[in-house]
Amino acid sequence: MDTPDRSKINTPLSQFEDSPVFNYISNLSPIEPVKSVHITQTFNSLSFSSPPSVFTSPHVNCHRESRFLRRHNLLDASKAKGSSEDINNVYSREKTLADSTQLCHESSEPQENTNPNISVRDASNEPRDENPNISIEVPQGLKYNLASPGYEPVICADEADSLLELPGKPGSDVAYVPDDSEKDSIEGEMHIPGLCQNEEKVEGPDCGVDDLIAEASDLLMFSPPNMTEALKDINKQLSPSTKLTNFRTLLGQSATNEGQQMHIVDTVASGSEHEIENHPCESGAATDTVQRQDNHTNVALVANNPMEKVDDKLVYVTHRGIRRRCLDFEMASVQRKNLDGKSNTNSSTEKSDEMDVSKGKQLVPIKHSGDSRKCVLPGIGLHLNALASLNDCKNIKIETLISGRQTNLPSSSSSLQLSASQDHQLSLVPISVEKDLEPSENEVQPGEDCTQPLVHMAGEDLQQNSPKKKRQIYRRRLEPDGEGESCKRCNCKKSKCLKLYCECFAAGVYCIEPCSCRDCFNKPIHVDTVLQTRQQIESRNPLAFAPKVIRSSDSVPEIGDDPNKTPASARHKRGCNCKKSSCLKKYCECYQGGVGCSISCRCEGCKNTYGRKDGSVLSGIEAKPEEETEAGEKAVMENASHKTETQNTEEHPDHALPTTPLRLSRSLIPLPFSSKGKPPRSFVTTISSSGLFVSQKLGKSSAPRSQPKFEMPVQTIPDDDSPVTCIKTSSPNGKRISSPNCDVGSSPTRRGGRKLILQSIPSFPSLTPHNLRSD
DNA sequence: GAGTTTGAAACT
DNA sequence: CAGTTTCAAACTC
Repeated sequence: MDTPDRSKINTPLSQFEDSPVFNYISNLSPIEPVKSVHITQTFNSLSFSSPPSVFTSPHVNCHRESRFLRRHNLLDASKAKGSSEDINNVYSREKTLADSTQLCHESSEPQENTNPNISVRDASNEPRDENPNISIEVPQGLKYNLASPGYEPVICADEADSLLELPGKPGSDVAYVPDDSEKDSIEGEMHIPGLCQNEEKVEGPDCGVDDLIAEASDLLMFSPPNMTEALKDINKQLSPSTKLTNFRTLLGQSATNEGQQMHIVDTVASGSEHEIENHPCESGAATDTVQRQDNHTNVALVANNPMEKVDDKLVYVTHRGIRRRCLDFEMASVQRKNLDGKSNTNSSTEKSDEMDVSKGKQLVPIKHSGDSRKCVLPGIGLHLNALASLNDCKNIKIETLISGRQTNLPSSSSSLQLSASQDHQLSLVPISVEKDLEPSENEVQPGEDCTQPLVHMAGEDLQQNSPKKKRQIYRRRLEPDGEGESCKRCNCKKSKCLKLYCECFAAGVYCIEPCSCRDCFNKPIHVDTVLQTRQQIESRNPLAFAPKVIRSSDSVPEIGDDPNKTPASARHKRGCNCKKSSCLKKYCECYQGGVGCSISCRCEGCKNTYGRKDGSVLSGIEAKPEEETEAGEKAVMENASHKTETQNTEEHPDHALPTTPLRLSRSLIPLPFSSKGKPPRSFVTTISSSGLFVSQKLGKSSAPRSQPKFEMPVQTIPDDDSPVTCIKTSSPNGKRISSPNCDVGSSPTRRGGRKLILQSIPSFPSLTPHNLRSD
């Protein structure tokens, strides 16, 4: 590519020509321009054409696709502009890097997060620069993640990690088809992209080292001055290889002190995430790196949640699980669509993931490994599906990890539905998918649960045999943590696990070994069947896989509902139809979901402790004092929300439903369904939304109360401008559905978590909407 | 662990 | 859309 004549380039560059950085750039090899191009290509390659995931909710997909498209366009545009703009690109990139770095910093410091920076930058820069876009998207990623329980936000973060890997590995991009969450995550890592790009560019041994260093220095500009200086010194040195070596050394030295940024640099320097990914938990150094990465991601994505920040491990684990889910789903989809081999490419990555996961477990002693596993597997998230479940899973891990440290994890959570999720998010599914993709790797047996491996990894407990025992165990295990439900196994005998009767299927996750189902078709090997069935069901009822419990809060912001609706307010999307249980048992989906009954319920003799249909909200609390621990809390929350809602309802009986997001426009992506508390698992994946979820319930007292795995839109986060924080998708009905991910934050139980999220989210809000519109 | 109850999902 | 059947989870013993 021809390097445009600088003289021809007027503008702002002149201002910067004086800067050392600029000088350095000027001296860079001609390759520079190519870089820009490369970058573009890279993104394209990464392009995230999102294949339909097995358990993807249509809504989600739409969202995803649109986003991707947008991104592609941008990239293309940049390409089109060609070399002539290369210089500008360089400049832009420099700036972008700086910005991203800054962003990172900000992320690390939630309080500081401010959209303004990003916005400003964007404004100044023409769209042509890819980075800007990326930057812009970061917010989305955050939103997305946040929105999805688990689904998944967290997922995104992890995914981001994996994305990092891609650059260095040819073809990997194909394999890794990021789903929404992934994209988000990627976006979240935008600051890194530049580096990654470089990496790719650098493919050649030394070539690009200068650039690398240069960029690194730029990044470091935000770091301690000494670092920057050091880097510059290195530049003055001789051979590229030498530079690189020195650079690494330098980085290594500073690594100790440099948290997030360092991780970025590290990645760049090493030139292969592989290293990092492969040794996540093994060596201290490696682990550190990984964690840093994750942290970074987290920061970027989640920045809101102090807790996460606080606990690196926690974050790491969470992300991992989520990430897996999303990726797997995606992969599965990809596989289906593109039998072409991506598998090869990914194999390494996948392995890495697997390793990470397993290792991740190692990082912290996880009692609930089994749960984790499930969560991980089911993932998704649903999840952003099943986010609740995802969230649950996440929570579990988190809890475990944190145990001791912070009691307060924002247990409030997300469901991913997980889980997120998604809910779908969820983890189980992913793993299964992976297997499919890469039989060689973990595959246990074709037909078998892909999850098995996970099971082993995760835990031992899960290996129970008798269905009932399993179930009991499961319950025991999960419930205490809260929502272990997400990890439940099914026991289907006649439905072949292809109907909503099947919890796994409903949650958007594959059945796993622990399931005691018969003639199960809900396995990776039957992807096609699963997809078809799913589609069929969705065609009948688009919301079939949407979270059953919806938090009105999410929708509120978007629609502009009254702020009155508290995040806590959640309702079953369809309402229950209980006749004999008085809505006091898990037979009642409302109760099971930890939400009060609403007008939409047709129950008889409702005594739902979370809120009665008639509006006598928490009267129920009194009813069951003993359970009240959490229930009470919830109830209280509910009450509050109910009050608001009730008022509304009373005033506008007809709109009582409105409390339910469904009634409102459902913009949120339906995550995994969490209907039964358990579900949210994988759908997150689908949703990929699962974003970061905070676990929904940490500890709950009585089992039944396990609540809320339901998806509550993270969106609840009222404050920010990002009303749409959560991924919103429009349902066919145009109604809004909250994603499990979102839910996570909102769960009454975890108010704390929610708050945190709120604080941080604000930083990126504006961007998201912006992006969406652009789409 | 077997059997019953329950209500959602599916079917007509 | 309503009624019935099927199904599997929740629950009880």
